[in-house]
Amino acid sequence: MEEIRTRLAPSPTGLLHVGNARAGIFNFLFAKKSGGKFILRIEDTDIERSKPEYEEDAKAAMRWLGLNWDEFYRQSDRKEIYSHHIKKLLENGSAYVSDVIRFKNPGRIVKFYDIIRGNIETDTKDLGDFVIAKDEKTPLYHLAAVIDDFEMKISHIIRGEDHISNTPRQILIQEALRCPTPKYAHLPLILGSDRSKLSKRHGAEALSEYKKLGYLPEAMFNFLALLGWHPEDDREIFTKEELIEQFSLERVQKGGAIFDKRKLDWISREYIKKLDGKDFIEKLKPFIPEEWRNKNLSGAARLFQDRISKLSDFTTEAKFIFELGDYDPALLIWKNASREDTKKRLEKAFELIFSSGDVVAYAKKEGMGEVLWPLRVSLSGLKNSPGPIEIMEVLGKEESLKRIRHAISKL
RNA sequence: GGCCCCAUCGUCUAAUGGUGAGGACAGCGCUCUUUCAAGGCGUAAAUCCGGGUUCGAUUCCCGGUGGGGCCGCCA
Repeated sequence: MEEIRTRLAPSPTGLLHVGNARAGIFNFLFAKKSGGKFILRIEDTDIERSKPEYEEDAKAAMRWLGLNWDEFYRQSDRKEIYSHHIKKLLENGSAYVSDVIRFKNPGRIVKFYDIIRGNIETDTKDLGDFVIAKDEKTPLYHLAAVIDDFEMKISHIIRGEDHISNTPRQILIQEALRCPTPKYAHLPLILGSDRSKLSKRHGAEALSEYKKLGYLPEAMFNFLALLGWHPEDDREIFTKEELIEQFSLERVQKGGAIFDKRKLDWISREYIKKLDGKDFIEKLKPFIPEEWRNKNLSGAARLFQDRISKLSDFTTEAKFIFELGDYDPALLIWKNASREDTKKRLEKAFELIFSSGDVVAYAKKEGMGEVLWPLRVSLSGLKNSPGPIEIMEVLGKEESLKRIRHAISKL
């Protein structure tokens, strides 16, 4: 049986975006499911627009996601190969030179079978004699892609729906070159909230932005795999291995899918919650100021592990643990309580904490909100935060008393 | 405009001739509760329209409508 070989072929003219990443994931899953090979090919035939830093970004993004490629190619390294095929096309009359090199279009109806969509038929007549190379050494996209897919023995081309209309052209070239036609599967597009193809104007489209925001790669992988594909059961959380096992092109959706950040956040939270405590702290480190590391990081981490959607949230949400911000004294007052009562209660709480007494028992007697609200605010300086007892455990007695004293002085 | 693709809750989707059209996210409500979050329970919410085919259409066919993609010496 023929080996399954798939590829992701980004052009290094911009940061790798989520559409590329999702296509990469599907190619990867499909290949790995059948023990095949997944190939990364950089399509940099456009030397004007291609930049090495974008190639680096693509590789970094792929590594981050865990999309390990088995083989790597770069089109600019393969000039002789293309040149050989261009000559062949010129010799057998399939192409001709007229300033540039054009493909002699036979203008037939081209049919192909798409694994996701079924039969697709196009009349190539109106495509005309399209340009396939600038000169004998400089192939353009369609030609280079066809030659590479052939040379690299790509068995399945799994790519975005935006390539459907390119396929007939490429099949024509394959025929002229006497190359077999690979199997095709055109994926639905990833859409922005207005249902048009996801792009810069929809906000974050580069994969690196999600890394920067502190989404876990496993969560991103999981989320993207579910965009346009669905397993046989109703599960939503999968490891990479489980996805490899479950994946099939037959279960890929035909319609475009909107990239829903809220669902991403939910999946991300699920992954963060499952993290081992120590691991969570390690992952947090790149997102926090240096000074936080030696303070109450592990306690703060415990407090926020199930309260954040992405690692960068910790930086803003847990900030008060490390430095108490300024706040309005009025915030200390619970509902209809008076300033004086609030002050008295905080003083009492201070004494109890100082002497290791039971604040909760006092709160139960005096009124939970009456005691715990001002206490919590004096510790966090915030309208919303974790509970005061939890915060004190993290802050320690000394710092807690200091903050309560400060609150009292504000009243 | 030409060619092509697509169409189930707001969103991601399940169900490929027979279901009360299922799940998840988001929403809302209740619960918990000092606030927030998390958790538990519950609730609302969809087959684009019109014709066929059939005993029976979300499902098959045709036509509309709507949305999207591609129309470069970019990929």
